[in-house]
Amino acid sequence: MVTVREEMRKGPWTEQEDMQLVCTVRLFGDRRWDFIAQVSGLNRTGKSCRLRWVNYLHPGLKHGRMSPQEERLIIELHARWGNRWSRIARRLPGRTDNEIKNYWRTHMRKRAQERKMNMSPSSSSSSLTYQSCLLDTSPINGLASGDTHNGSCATSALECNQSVMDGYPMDQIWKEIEAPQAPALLGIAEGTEKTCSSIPCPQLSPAFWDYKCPEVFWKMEDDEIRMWAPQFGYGK
DNA sequence: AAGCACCCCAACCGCGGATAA
DNA sequence: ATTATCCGCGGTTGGGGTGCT
Repeated sequence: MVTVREEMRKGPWTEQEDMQLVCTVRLFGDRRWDFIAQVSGLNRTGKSCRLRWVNYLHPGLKHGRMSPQEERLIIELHARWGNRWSRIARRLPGRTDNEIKNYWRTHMRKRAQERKMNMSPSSSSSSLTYQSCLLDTSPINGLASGDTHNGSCATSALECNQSVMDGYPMDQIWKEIEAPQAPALLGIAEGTEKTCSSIPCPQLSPAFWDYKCPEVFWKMEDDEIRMWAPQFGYGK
């Protein structure tokens, strides 16, 4: 009957997969990833879907270089919390743990090494971790108290970064995601065949519409719809 | 212009914690 | 109270892009 488990797809996501995922998440919210994976028709694990959403497709994400503020904040928080990337990410709106982690690895490690080189090689502490390097030298300390005021880009990291996105292949999708209308809901209400109106919704698996779709949908209403509906102007 | 080395980032993996059954 | 399933986190890796020789 149902061929249980074809092999799951791995590797880079295609634009179409992205759109399918976006569509499904718009309909069902960003919880229950296994369900989303199943229903979306993507031959991916829930885990993979979640990761893609969280790290790339989530509408709130910023893409582009870290601003000086963000950089300093990362340094400070990392000094305080260590590799608690998700925790650090919560303090940096629009940035993901993955992004911060990558950023740290590349930029900060390098910088720490540079500092290490610059510091007198025979200096005391033998355990010269990047933390110690970063912490007890100048520019970082300034931020511990008030991070908002440092540097020239103080207005908002958001603004600083958003402009970097041009030419981004997902531009179209971002625009669609950010549009605050409630197309997905309408799509489902009006006739499920339709694509999710404003987003071209490639093909959700037949399973999607098979999957007691409305039923499931209604089941989530109490808590979950409330969680994500506001962004569609729904459920106020 | 070609080859090489390095950098950056997206994505996977494994594990532990939380929640549901 | 126990077991199963799902979710989220941190670590790691592989591929593409870019700069340098």
